[in-house]
Amino acid sequence: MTKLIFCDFETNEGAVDRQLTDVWCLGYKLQGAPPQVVTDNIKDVLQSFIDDGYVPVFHNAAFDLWVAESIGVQNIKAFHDTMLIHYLVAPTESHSLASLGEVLGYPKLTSSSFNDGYTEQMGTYCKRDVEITEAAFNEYYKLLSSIKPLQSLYFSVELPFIRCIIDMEVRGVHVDKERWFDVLKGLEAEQLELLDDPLLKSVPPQLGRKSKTKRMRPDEQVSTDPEIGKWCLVEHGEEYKWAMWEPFNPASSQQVGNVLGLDKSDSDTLEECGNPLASIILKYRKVTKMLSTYGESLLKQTHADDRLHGSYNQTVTRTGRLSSSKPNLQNIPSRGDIGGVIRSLFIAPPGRKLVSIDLDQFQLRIYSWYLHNMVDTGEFPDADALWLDFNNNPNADPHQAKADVLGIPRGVAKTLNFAVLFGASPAKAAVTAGTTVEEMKGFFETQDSLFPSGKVLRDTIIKAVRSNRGVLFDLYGRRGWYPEVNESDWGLKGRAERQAFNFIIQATEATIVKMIIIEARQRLLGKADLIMTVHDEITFECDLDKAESVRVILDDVVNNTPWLPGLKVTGTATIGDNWHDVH
DNA sequence: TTTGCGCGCGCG
DNA sequence: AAAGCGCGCGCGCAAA
Repeated sequence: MTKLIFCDFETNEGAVDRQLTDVWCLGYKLQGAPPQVVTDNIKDVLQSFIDDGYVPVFHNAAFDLWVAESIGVQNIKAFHDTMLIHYLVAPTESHSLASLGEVLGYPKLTSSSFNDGYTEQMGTYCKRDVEITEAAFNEYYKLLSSIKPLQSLYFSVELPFIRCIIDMEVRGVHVDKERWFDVLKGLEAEQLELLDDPLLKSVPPQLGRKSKTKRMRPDEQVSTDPEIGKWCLVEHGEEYKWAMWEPFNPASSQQVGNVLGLDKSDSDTLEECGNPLASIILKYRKVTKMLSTYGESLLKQTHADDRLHGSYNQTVTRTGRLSSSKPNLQNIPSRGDIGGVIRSLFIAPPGRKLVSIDLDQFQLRIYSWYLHNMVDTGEFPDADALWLDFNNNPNADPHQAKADVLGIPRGVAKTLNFAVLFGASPAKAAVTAGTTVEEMKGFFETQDSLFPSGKVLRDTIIKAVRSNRGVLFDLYGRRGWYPEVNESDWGLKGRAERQAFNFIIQATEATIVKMIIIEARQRLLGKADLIMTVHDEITFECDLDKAESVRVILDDVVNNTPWLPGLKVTGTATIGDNWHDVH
């Protein structure tokens, strides 16, 4: 029987940004014993338990395990994570310790922030947290163990992956601050230029925020003439409110919609409306997004080591993918000229190189695998077409292949392929691909007649999830929960069906990518540091002289490992000085 | 001034 | 007949 010790650290708040300055206390609890809290010799206390064979149980080990090892605790070979366990058994619920506490009979204590050293109250909190951790482990580990594939997913993928997360968060990614400032300057100039556009400046003033508390001063006057600075009484639902005329703000989606006479003001709508003002606004939006979200904000979040240390969240998505936050390093611009410029600011420091690999068409490969394995290829021979292409043709290009068969441009075929994975309508696909809806309807029909197995697979999955009360499993036992597939409301039902179908593909993708990252990191320990991943892309950083051997190993891990029988996984590892160059 | 939400948009 | 999967963040807006 494994001896368990339930643990929780209280630290300075900055620790979430990987700047551990103070560890206030360690709360711990042995099974059948009351919770304890220690403030002195924390490292030695925990180390003695580890040396004694105790296995620590954390809630969010990516943090607490890192704290433990940062203060010098060694030889933590095995550990558990109740947050991860709860994520696997109840993926759609909240996994915070507080919510688990509520469910398990430990109501919330009144909150306060701990950032000024140890207090009695902190100790009380900490002890309570380890009690909840134990209760959660007792409750959910049993459940996990009763579902064998899920248990195996936990032990062989999710738990080991924590090491990868700690590496990426602690290492972070180096950025070129100097050049970043130059890029910012350029963007600012562009923004000013756009604001100076005569067409934009000719837009009349718009009504600003509405207030019901506004009282008129004697020297003010109500005016319905759009004159900047004048107040106006406007209808607001059932009542009237005061509003002031303000200069047109192209950053306000509401104002843009009003000015252009559109219900929505997203880029598709603006492009379609054909108004020259709309194209100025689109340019303004683009440069503003780059400036605020990816310019100033990212620069501000760069640490003293000139690196961005984002968080990778393992218990957020419904599909088993990671999410990234503070900052989100998974939505850094990459497309177009400006995308290339931004990504080129993510660099290898002097004497180092980036080595990165992208998995080719991974979701389509998994889709083809499901077609091959779940559809009767005797009855529907087309079910093997995509799969055979991927397995026999090293340079398979499924978008071009579909384009050739349907006699359409590659871009349109690409949209069609994504429409299959996501369940898009012809109308939506038409907007994306820039065709008419009628044309796209025709393409859908041709596609369905040439590749009928697609619908067969979809129907098989939907039928299974319906009869299983909305629960489904991907290849590795990850649970998806979409009870709305049995709703009568066609909107809810339709969405749930699309989500459920996409789940088996995206979840399988996510798990295999995690396995690849675990293996690659393991093979490259001491040679290269895992620094980033963006869903189907893995990036390491290493010393200059090791780059070529790192590239060879990374390439080998991806291309020459039988990740899933019948699934051909490919990618090309690339060496470069910045994130733009390695793609 | 702070908080919460919807919109729009960046990525795979 | 109608239907885009999975995320996080900055902004505008309105209420607290």
